[in-house]
Amino acid sequence: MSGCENARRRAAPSRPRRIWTKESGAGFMPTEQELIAQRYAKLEALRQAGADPFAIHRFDRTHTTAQAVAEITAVEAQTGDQTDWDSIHLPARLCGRLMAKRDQGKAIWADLHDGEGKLQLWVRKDLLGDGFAGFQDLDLGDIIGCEGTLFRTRRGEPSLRVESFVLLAKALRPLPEKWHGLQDTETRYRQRYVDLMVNSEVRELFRKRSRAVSGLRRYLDSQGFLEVETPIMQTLYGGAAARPFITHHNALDMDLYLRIAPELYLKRLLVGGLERVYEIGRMFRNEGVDTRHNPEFTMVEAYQAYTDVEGMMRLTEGMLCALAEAANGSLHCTYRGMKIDLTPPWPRLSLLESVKEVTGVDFGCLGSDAEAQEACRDLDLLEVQDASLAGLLDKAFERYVQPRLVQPTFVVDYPVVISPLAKRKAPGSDLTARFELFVGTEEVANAFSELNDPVDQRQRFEAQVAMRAAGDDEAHPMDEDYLRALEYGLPPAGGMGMGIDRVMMVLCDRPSLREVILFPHLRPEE
RNA sequence: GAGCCGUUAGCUCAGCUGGUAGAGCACCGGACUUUUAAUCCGAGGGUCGGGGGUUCGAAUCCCUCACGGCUCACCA
Repeated sequence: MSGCENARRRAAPSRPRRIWTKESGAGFMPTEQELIAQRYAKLEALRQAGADPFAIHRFDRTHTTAQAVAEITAVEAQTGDQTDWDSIHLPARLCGRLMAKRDQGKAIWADLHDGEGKLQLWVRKDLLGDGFAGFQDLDLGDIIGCEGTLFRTRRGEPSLRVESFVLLAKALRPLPEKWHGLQDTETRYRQRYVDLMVNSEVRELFRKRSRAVSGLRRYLDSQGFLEVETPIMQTLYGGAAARPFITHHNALDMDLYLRIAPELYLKRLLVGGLERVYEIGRMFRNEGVDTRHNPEFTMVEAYQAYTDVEGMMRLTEGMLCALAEAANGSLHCTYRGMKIDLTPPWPRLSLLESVKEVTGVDFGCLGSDAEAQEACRDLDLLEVQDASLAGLLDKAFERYVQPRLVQPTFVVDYPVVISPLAKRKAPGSDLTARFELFVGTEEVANAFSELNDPVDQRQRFEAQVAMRAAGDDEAHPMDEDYLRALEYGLPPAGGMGMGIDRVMMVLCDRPSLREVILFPHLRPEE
């Protein structure tokens, strides 16, 4: 079956349809199906002529567009102001996507885009001869390879004088408009390939993200950390307060959980003697989707033996600075109009003190949920569903303190009840040696001195199990193997986790997590 | 899960108190060998997100469903 027939079948029109031909002539205004059919017709003609683009396996280029521009500039640096391009022969073979065509009859100016940039093509009938008509038949979006000589035009545009070209892949669908590009948010996320194709700033953003993660790896490696991989499918989940996704293993006939955090596995590695480990990977949490939450997201977690939450502060500073330097080449950035300076060291702020300062409510003096509800009566926390002491504290902080945390700030002294894996500040204390990092009002990291007392840890798990029985489906399940590992001896250690997507949102000044995730989760079409 | 907003040509968008659909780009025909949002001449496309209702008449008003966006809830 030819592609052309395929396209027509998909069109499935309910009325007689016009089929494009060369003879359709003036007045032919195509619908999308007809635009596609036109291109299939061109493809079919090429196949008939023995020039099937999809039969080609490779194209050996000599230059990317960036290299071509660099070479032109280098020659000019040698020849001075009056570079005579007629007497210079700079052969080059380039390939990429045809993104613009300016037809002048016997010559065509065109723009060739590749992974690094673009180069203008000058296509002349007297140089191509019979091949010129073939170039005229190309559509925007077609992927081509070109051979010719490099030069710069009178207007100063680096260009390739094309001597021959070959179609390497036919674009069978029309591209979005050249000037406004693709704006529709939904289409941008659903068809990210089109978004990347036409919106250069989107390409740059994801390059930045890639550079940032590389920079983070380099930093952690340089600090003596070992990158490891732990199970994504787990028989028991833990390490965070969240509901998991459940999947099923057929051969073993058992349900498995997609991890909500790698924490408990990474600390098992500390028990085993790997003293500095980290993992960068995808986490899965079965919860709502909004501008700050995607069901799958990327997190880095790092664990270091023989240090504590203080050590994690220094490590976190180093990690975020490495990310920022790699992404932006700077420790300064702007997020939602806020100017942020990431230069360490960063200040600390007590959770309880900060809430007390802003709201006047001293949660440290409150003993019960009822007392907390009474104390919060004048605060704007009416819709909060979890009206427990911890829930109200959390919400009061989020609503009154967090919006003020523009510059990087370590919020410290989290209560034990919401920190089941963190070490107490001192024996018997209700506070833990923990911090959460806020930058640009966003929470981006969480860290603490790791609880290594198996007896205390068992009691904490039991408390979680009780909360679970009381209806909290985000509380930890009991993990006997983890407790067994602690019984072998976990050295005192610090551990931290940082949301890479959140960090990129801040570093790239994007209004939504979806903007920094290549394929954010969306409901299916139709 | 709730509230508000949105969905019109392939893309970007107009379309007023209801009178039967518009532009730019893209596409098609023609001219043009230094253009770069090329230009000029010509041609003129649509299930107005889907379904239902009100009306002589609906892109427009009402109901409903789908998808998206924002806010809240949930959540780190």
